[in-house]
Amino acid sequence: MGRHSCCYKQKLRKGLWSPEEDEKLLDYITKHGHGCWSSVPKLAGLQRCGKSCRLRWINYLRPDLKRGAFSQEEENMIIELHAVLGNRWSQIAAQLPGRTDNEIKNLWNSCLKKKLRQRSIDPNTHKPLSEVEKDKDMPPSTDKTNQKASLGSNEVPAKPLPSSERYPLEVSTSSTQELFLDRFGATCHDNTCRPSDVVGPYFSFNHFNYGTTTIGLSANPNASLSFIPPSTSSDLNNSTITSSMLHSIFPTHVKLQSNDNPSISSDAVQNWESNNTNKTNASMQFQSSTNFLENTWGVADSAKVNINKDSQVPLQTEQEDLKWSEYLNTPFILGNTPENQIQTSQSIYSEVKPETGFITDESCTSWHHPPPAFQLSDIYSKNLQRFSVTFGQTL
DNA sequence: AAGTGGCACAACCGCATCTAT
DNA sequence: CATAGATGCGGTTGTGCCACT
Repeated sequence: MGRHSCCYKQKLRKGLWSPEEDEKLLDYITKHGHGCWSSVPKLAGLQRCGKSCRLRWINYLRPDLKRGAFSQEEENMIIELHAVLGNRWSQIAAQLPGRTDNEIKNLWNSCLKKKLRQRSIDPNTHKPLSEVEKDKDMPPSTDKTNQKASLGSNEVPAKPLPSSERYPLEVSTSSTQELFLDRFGATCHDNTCRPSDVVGPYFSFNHFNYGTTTIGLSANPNASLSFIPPSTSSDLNNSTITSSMLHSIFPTHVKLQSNDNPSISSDAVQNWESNNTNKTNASMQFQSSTNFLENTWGVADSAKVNINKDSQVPLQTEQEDLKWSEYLNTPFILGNTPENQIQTSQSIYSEVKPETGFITDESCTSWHHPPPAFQLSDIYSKNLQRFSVTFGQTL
């Protein structure tokens, strides 16, 4: 049951690794690399299965492991990433250099869940517990989003929840723009709002300044969303939006349509990118190819951008498949120059460490390499074309 | 001193996905 | 295309340590 076929062939050791075994494995991999894991134990002279060797290497022997206690910044990052990614430990670990998925999973189960509960936050939904309790009391709804939100505390969502099911956020009062909008287009009042389903928490956490200009978002009741371009055209110099960026912005099936060029093609995207770098009113539209409410975030594993070559023609699947990890690893970092410095807000998790800055906090040096996912938001400070996003029903 | 519970950490198990044939 | 083996991932369990009674 579950044991590798090789484990049946001979009596293999289980349980804790001895220092001698560690030494053998480390020595072998250092000299030869792991190659095929199933052959490693034999070649290294170990009475273990390949699977066990792999795990031991990844979780313990790898030289790039950080070890030691998690810093407060790391904990906060895990919490934030969990809100986005759910129990995708390997993807969370990918954002924390030197940390393993197992380590993060253990930390979450033993420590972070408890901390969130102490702060009256449901660790599964990242909503206030009172709200979760209220949802539980509600009669079953036909709305799938509500069903997901009312998961029991022991049920771990396999996929990240739509951001609208998470938590209210505090936003900075320094902006004059109304930036954080839920999918019904409600604007933020009293400095509190819900993140947008459409844009996800990365947007929700941030509004951004570009030079002297604040860039905003707007939304309408049809769940379309627009970037508000900056007022100064000089800000648009060197601004481009690439299809990769779009993938990152909209981790769901979207079709891409240029308002300027309805017959936009994959090539046209490139043309658009190059031709519109100085146009303030360049407009592109994205439309969900699946039911937005059902698939927001949930389809991220196989997210594709479908380039609509012709508005009358069914979608063509774009060749570029991006996984979440790829979104998060996309090197969009533009540096923390004053021009693109982001004003950040504090989430409710700031209770954990209120002084912890988000993304651009210079004190968070441990995030700088490789860059944290949150800096994806930098994209928007550099890509100032006006475009709108429309999420429709299944096409 | 012995028993117990909580905790952190390590490792295993079962399943899904990928890849080679 | 089907299949088997390899790999990766997430859930769960086992183990040792420590504090407390």
